[in-house]
Amino acid sequence: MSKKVIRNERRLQILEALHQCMLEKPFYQTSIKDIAAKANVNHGLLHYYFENKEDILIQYIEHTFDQYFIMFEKRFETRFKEPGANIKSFEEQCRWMIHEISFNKEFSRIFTEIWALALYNHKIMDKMRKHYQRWHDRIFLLVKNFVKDDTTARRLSLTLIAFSEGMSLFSIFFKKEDLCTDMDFKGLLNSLATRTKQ
Amino acid sequence: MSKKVIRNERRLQILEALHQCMLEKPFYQTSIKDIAAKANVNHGLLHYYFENKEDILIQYIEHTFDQYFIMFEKRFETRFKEPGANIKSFEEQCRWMIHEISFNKEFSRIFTEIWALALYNHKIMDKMRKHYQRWHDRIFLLVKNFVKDDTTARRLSLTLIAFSEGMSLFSIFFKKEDLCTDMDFKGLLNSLATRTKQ
Amino acid sequence: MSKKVIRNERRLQILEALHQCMLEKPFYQTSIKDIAAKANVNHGLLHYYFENKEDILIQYIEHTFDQYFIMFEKRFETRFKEPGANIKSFEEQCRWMIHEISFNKEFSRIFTEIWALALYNHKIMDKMRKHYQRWHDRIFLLVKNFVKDDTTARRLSLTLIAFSEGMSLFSIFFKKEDLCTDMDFKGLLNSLATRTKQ
Amino acid sequence: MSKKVIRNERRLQILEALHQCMLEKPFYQTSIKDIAAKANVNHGLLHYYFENKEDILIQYIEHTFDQYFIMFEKRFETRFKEPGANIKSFEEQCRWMIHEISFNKEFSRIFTEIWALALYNHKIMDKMRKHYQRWHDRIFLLVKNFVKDDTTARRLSLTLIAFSEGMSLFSIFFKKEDLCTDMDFKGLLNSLATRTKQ
DNA sequence: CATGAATGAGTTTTCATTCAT
DNA sequence: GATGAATGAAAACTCATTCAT
Repeated sequence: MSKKVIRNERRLQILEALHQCMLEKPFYQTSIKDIAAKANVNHGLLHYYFENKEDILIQYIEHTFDQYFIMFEKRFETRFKEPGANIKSFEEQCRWMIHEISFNKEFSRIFTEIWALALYNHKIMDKMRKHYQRWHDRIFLLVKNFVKDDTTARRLSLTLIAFSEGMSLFSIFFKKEDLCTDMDFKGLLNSLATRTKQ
Repeated sequence: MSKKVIRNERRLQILEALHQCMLEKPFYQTSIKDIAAKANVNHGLLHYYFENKEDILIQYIEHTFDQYFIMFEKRFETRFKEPGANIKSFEEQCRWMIHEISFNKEFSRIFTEIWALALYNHKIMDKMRKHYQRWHDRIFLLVKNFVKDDTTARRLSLTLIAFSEGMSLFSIFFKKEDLCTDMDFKGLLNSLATRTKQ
Repeated sequence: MSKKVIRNERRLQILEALHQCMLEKPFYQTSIKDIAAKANVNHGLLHYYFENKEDILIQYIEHTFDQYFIMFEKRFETRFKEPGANIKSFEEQCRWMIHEISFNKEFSRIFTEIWALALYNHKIMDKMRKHYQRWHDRIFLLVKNFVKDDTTARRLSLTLIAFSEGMSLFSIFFKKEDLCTDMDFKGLLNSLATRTKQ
Repeated sequence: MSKKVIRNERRLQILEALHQCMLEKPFYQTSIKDIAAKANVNHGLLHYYFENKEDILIQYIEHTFDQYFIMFEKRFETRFKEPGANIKSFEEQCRWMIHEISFNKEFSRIFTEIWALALYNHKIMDKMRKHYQRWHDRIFLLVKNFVKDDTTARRLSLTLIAFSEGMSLFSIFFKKEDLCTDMDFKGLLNSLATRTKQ
C-alpha cells in the first residue's frame, strides 16, 4: 500500500472511531484519548492526521453526508432508470428517505448533536449549510417535476427536508409507531403550497 | 422583602441569566461563574439555590415550557371563546404556533441545544419527554375535532409537533422566507393520514 | 429553666451531634451544617455557641475525657472502699479499662481520628496532652502501691496507658478475639520494668 | 533514560514528596498542588501517574510497609545466621522494632494519620489490614519458637504489634524517656498469656 | 436568640495540545 | 511515523464564616 493509501485508511479509522464515540458520549465529553483508544492509535497521532479535535468532527460531517448522498443517488439510479422522476418514483424516494435516513437511530443521535454544535461554531455551521444546500438542490430537482413555480418548488423542497429532520428528531423522543410514517407526499406538497402560493 | 420572595426572585434571576448565557455560548461552555456574572450574584449562591449546573438547566426547561404552555392557552381562550375548536380556530392556532414558537430565534437556538443535551442525560430526556407529551395531549384535543379515529389523531398531532420542530431547527440554518410559512393545515393532516389510515 | 441552663443544654446537644457525625464521617468532612442538622438547630447558631468548628471539637474532647474520668472514679469508689489499692483492685480496674474504654467501638474510632487531628493542631494537641497527663497521674497512684521507685512507677503507668491505646487502635483493624484480652497486669508491670530498672 | 525508568523515577519522586508533605500538614489539607510543588513536577502530572489523590496515598502505604519489611528481614538475616530464633535473637529483634520503627518520629506521625484515614476509607483500611497481617505472620513465626499453642502464639504476636503501635502513638504525645523503652519481652509474652491460657 | 442569604477562597480533576525521543 | 511525558488553563463544587433581618 502506498503511503497515501495508508494515510487515508488511518483517517477513516479515526473518523469511524469518532462515530463510535459519539454513540456513547456527547462530543464535548469525548476526549482525543477516547477517540484514539477506539481507533487503536496513539493519541498524539490524531494531531498528526488532523489539525485538532474540531477538525476531526468537520471531516466526519463531510464524510458522512457524502456517504448518504451516494446512497441516495445509487438507490435512485438503480430503481428509476428514466431521467425524469414521476409521481411514483418521487413518493418512493421520499419514503425511503424518511425510513432509511430520518429513522436511522445512529444518524438521528449524532446529527442532533451536530446541529447543536453548529450553533456556536461557524465552521460546523458552514459545513452543515453547505451539505443541506446540496441536499436541497437535489430534492428540488425532484419536486420541480410537479411544481411549475421555481420559488415555490425551492420552498417546498426545503420544507420537506425540514419535515424529515423533524421526524428524525422526534424518533429520539418517541417510538416510530407514534408518528405517521407513510404519507401522501404529493398531497403534502399541495397543502404546504396552498397558502404560500397565494 | 420576605425571605421567600427573595428566594423566588433569585431563582428566576438565575434562570433568566442561564437563558442569556445560552444565547452566547453552548451550555457545556457556560460556566457557573458565567451564569452568576449575568445574574449579578455570587457564584456560590448558584449552588445554594440549585443542586448543580444540571439542575439549573432542568428547572429552566420546566419554567420555559410552562411559559409557552400558558401563552398557548391564553391566546386560544381570548380568541376562541367557544369551547370546541372549529377548522378556523385550529388553523389559526397552528399558524400562531409556527410563527411565534417555532420561528422564535431564541427558542430555536436554545432548544436545539437542549435536544442534544437530552441524548446522554436521562433527567433532561425525561423532562423533555414529559413536556412534549403534555404538548402532544393538547394538540391532540384540537385534532380530535376533525379526526374520528383516536390512534390516527394521536399520530397526526405528534407528527404536527415534529414538523413544527423541524421548522424550528431549519430556521437556524436558513431564512424563514426559504421555508413554507403559511400552509393548509387541514390538508396537511389529510395527506399525512392518507396512507397511515390504510 | 434559666438562660444559663438552656445555654448548656444547647451546648451538650451540639457536642452530642458532633459525636454522632464523627461516627459517620471524618471530622474534616463533617460540615458545620451536618452538625447543625444532627443537632436540629440552625447552622448559624453554632457560631453563636462556639467560636468556630475547631472549638466544638476542643470542647467535645474536654467533655468526653471528663465523662470517662468520672466513670473511672465512680467504678473504683463503688468497688474498692478502702483508700489504698491492692493487687486485686488494681488488676480489676485495669481489666475494666481495657474492656470498657479501649474496646469501646465509638471511643476507639473517634479518638483514633482525634490523635491525627492533634498532630498538626496545637490546641488539640495541648488538650490531649493535658487529659492524658491527668489520666497518667491517676494510674500512677495505683501503680505506686506496688512500685517503690517513683520514676519507674511513672514510666510504667504511662506505658500501661500507651498499651491500652494500642489495643484500642488494633480493635479497629482486628477482632477483639484476635488480641489477648485478659492478662496478668502485675506480671506485665514487672516485665516492662525489668530492664528499665537496671 | 528510557521511558520506563522515567516512569518509575517520577513515581518514587511523587511518593517521597507526599511523605515530606505529610510531615508538614495533614493529608486532607495537602493539596495535589502541594505534592507537585514538593516533587518539582507539574500538578497535572500527578493525575497522569496516579488515578487520584487517594491512589497516591495507597501506593505510598504499600511502598512504605515494603521498605520496613525489607529492613526487618535484612537486619534479622545479618545478625542471626541460624534459621531458628532463640530467646536472644527474639528479644533483640523486638527491641530493634520498638526503637527503630515505633519510635521513628516520621513513621509515627504519618501512620497516626493513616490510621485515621483508614477509618472511613475502605481501600486504605484494606491496605492497612493486609500489611498488618503480613507483619503479624512474620512476628508469629518468631513467637512460635517459645509458645507451643498456635492460637495463643497468634494472639500474643498481634498484641505485641498493638503494643508497639501504642508506643509509637505515645511517642507523639510524650518523650521517649517517659516510656519504658527496654523491657523483658519474654516475660511480657508470659504475662500477656497468663490468663488467656486459662 | 434564630434564620438563611451571601461571600469567596480553595480543591480536585480533566484535557487539548506540544514536543523530545 | 509513533510514543507518551509534560504543561497549564479552566471547570464544578464545597464550606466556614459573616451578617442583615
